[in-house]
Amino acid sequence: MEDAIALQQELEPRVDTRPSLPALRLIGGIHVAYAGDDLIAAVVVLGFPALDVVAGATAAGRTTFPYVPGLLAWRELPTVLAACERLRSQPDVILCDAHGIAHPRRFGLASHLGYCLDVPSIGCARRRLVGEHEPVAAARGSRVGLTHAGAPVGAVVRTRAGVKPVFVSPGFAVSVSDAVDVVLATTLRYRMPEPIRRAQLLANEKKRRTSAASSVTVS
DNA sequence: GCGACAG
DNA sequence: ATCTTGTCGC
Repeated sequence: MEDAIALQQELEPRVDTRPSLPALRLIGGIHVAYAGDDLIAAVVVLGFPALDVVAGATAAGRTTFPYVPGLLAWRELPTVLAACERLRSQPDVILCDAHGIAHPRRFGLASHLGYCLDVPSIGCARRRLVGEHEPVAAARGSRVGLTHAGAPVGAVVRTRAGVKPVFVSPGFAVSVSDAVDVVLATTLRYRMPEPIRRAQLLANEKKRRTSAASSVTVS
């Protein structure tokens, strides 16, 4: 585990934040579902701005690392990458159900994923890991900066009026403002961005079909 | 010593 | 993340 932390610290300097994103055509989303020590990673690709699912893939894996705040990548990344390898299409940007640089060492799961795929990535988490921020106004689209150790690391964004805000941060090769723009552009009637939501649905679907198939084999 | 702590 | 029924609301 000490090694894991050391590796993240080495990767940190390689995070670059390009000023703007290329024209968005395809947006990816990932999610990981658990069934005890078994995990199912799902990745989907949606067309933009239609937000229709154009591709999807899943991969099954087994936990080989415990859940430690700040080291989520060591637990989920291998299976997520396996799912991505089964994907045909290449998204212009990928959204993660986790943090990007809003992380103790500025390299959360979203950063690891974008770095490994060499695809711009964005972290969009439901809860805070690190950082401080002012209150966010209730209207959809409101956002306040998230800072950590004196550095801007993301934004707290209201994706639905009156609903708890989400924590958005650059994963890899994206700016904070572009990250916020992408999250808001893919979020209309739910709190989480559509790519992440669809990935979650796919992961849960796969988990159910898998457990159902195994129980049929047993009986 | 007492909290905080992505999924 | 996951364990879990009903229930309030659009």
